Amino acid sequence: MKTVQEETRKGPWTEQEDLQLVCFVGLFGDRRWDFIAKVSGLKVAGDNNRTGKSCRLRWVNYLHPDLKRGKMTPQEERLVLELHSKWGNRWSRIARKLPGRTDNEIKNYWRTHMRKKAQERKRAMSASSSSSSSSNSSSASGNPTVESIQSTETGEESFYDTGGITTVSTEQKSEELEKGEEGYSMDDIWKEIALSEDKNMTSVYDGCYSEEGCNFSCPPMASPSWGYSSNALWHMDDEGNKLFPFVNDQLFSCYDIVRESLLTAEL
DNA sequence: AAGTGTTTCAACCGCAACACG
DNA sequence: ACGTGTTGCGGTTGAAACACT
Repeated sequence: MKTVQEETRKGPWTEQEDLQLVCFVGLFGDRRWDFIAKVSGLKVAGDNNRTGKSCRLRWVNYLHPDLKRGKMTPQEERLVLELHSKWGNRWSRIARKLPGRTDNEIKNYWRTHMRKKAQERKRAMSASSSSSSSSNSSSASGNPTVESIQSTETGEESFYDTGGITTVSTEQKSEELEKGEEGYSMDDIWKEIALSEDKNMTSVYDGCYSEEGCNFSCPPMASPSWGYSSNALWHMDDEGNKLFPFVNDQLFSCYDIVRESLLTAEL
């Protein structure tokens, strides 16, 4: 007997599915996702396997040829840090300033590293407070520390959300809070962390990224008019970055896949 | 080597915004 | 103006990979 989860969750994508998706995105572009899902045969009529939504996500987060894989560079880390302090959890907006990085990637990165930094900080603070135990001033001064931020029942939820602006409607409010109403924001914490990490590194953001006058050559996420050229069908590079898993020969099977799918798909 | 805890990241979900008839 | 379908976003989950004991 199938569980609900097995029925609804399709799980990881197979190479074959990826290939199919890439083929059809190449043919029809990265827009009509529901159409692509159906026509490619990834979404079988009446069944709920790979929906258009699911296809889009797979493409955007994994298959897109312009994606950078591998570790974030220090510059990217700093940029994420700065932009998050500015915009809060507006991941897609932040991602647009980091060419080749997805909102999902940045979100995951933030969550992971935020936790790590918070823990490091917590440790550092408990070490220092042991020498001046009675002067635990975080609550007395009204400035919550990472420790206190984290110490809600579920722990991480709070610090994950504390980046500042979480919704558009709260933006102004958050900006007010940043100006000191609430005191010690996550922004402040991050700034301290950043300062302690690398005092000499200049801001990547400064003079390069700005909402209006961005002179950084952020390439628009390539609309896949099948212009992959040398980027097409990427693979593992020397540094171990995961690249597109198909060898060029497999491109030729693309035609067959498309033809077969078009013949069998319920349109 | 085995067991356990932690981290990482792909994938899913729900909702809101948007496009279009 | 309204209904319907699609797309995009942020939050959450689950499983694999990794680290530690």
